[in-house]
Amino acid sequence: MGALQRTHNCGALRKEDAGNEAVLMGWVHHRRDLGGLFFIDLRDRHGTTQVVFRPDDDSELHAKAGELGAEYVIAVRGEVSQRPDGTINPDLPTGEVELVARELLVLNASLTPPFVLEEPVKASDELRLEYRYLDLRRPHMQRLIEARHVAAHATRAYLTEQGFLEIETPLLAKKTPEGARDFVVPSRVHPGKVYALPQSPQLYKQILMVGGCDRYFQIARCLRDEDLRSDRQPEHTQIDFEMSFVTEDDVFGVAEGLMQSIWRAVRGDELTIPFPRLAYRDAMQRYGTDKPDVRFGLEIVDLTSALRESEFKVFRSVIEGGGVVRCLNASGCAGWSRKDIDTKEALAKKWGAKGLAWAKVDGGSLMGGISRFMSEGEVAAIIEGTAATDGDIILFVADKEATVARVLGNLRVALRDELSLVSADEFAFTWVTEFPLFAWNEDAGAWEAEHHMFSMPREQDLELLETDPGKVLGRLYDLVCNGFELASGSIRIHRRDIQERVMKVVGMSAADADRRFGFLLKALEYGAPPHGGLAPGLDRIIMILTGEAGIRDTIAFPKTYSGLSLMDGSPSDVEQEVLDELGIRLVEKRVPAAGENDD
RNA sequence: GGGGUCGUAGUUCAGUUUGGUUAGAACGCCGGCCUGUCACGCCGGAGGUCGCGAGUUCGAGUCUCGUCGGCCCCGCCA
Repeated sequence: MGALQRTHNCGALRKEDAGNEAVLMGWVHHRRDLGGLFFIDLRDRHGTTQVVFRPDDDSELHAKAGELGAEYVIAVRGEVSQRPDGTINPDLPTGEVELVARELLVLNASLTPPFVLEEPVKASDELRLEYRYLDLRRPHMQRLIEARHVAAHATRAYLTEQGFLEIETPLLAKKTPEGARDFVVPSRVHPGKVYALPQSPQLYKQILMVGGCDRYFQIARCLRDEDLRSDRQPEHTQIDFEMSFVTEDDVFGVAEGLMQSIWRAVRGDELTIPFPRLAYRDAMQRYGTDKPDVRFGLEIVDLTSALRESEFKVFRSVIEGGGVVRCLNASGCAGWSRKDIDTKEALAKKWGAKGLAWAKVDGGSLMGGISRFMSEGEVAAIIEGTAATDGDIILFVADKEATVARVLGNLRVALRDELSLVSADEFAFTWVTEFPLFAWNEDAGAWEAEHHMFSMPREQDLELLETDPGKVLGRLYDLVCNGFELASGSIRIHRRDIQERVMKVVGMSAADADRRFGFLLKALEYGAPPHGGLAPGLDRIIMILTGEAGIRDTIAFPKTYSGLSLMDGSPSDVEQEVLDELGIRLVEKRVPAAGENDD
């Protein structure tokens, strides 16, 4: 960098600095060559400052500036000068001043960038990921990176203040074949054996509690070898914390304070705490999902008992078959055309409904659609139940309860977007509690843990473990915000006998349990304290905080949908010597011949 | 594992429906002019294996099959 030493960053200079000398270093963002005057917008992660080269001051320097290309890294020594009247740029924090160049040093040239670093960026995701180092220079990306840092810092500060210890748990962990697929790491020293990269620090943090490390946290990478989505990456980061001698209220209190700290640090917003709580069964009934967006109403209304005797055969037969009839009141949408309604019905069918019944509200009664099948008493019940008024349209779905919930839940969110019912600056947190501990897996013909098998059943449900597992509610909770699951946690099982009973429900033999989780079961026998915790997803928190559509850009180096890293080309081929050392032999995947069943 | 969609200049796209002369635009890049611009402006120019491979056809960016890659959805994600 020659004899030059940076005095300010590119977002720092103000008119108070006028008259002083300054040295700036950064990237050539834009050039404007007016023939005589030559302007450069010099950019670093703090901002942009205009540098001006004047031929009258130094013609040699002016000529040298003309050689600069986009994204050259340069150092400029010059005089901070207030801009002449009428040339102030009000859109730039540094817009009242410019740096009049006296000395220019090219620290490194740059090839012409493959895409223009502009906002909003026009380049494809593919190109941006291949040249991630260029993409990261964009102010938008810098804001996301900074937001992530600020959130992480606020997390450490808050949890430390609350008496938590930051403890790292292993990345090379025991493979416990449950849940998602593991990323597997072969052991060289122990041929044929593998480590697994952790899907979460779950077991280690429980054992930390047994180890007396009350109040642990970790900003932990979690790895899952499953297919990707716009909000799913093979590695994601959780703010994982666990506490001993606590109940749900203690965990909630810490989490609420944590969210408050993060929102305050990143956005300057003050979240209202405590967050409201909603039982799982109520969430499913009223919102059709266990991660409801409660920023708006449009709640699902159950009409099953009111329509039990309905003349409308579809409803009556569904109810007789044990199903339910529920509806949404699309307020003010009675103006929908037949085509509008058909569009909604097509959506409903896509989500599994057999149809979408409707009726418009007019003159205090129901009109059109299925209204002619409704008795006076039923009309009154529908209007009262939905609090409908003239100009509304009621949308009904009749089916098995799970189907109705899914369809109306999805429809509710679709209407939110179509009718612009929410604003981006609004954050509605909700605790969803009292989840069932087990779900019946139709295909496997077995009970499965709804969340994971280390969550404590409610005490009053313990006796149902062997008799009616489907009725057992767990001390499980999710933190939901704006329709996203932001965190998931539970009060854990701290007694071996209960843990073994739960494992038995999900079909795990004593021998299996011992082979996979013996170390945990053993630990539980040595004075494991009652404990519980939560794991908020950092990527999703940043996504919501910044209004991003997915988590990908909240991560500095993300993977594509197919799990590739386009910048460095991983995953990549492996040398034969490496395989030999690990005792691994690759086999060609067998390609089935034409007409042959691939099985 | 299944489905949808896209792939054309350095980039973002149009052109593909209905195969047919020399594949266009904008931005970027290069050259020229320009002393107050900040998406500078004006003039000119270069730049293409139409992802890749087969096939159909007198003829393929356009049709067919395969393949690779991006995005999105279902399954999956305790």
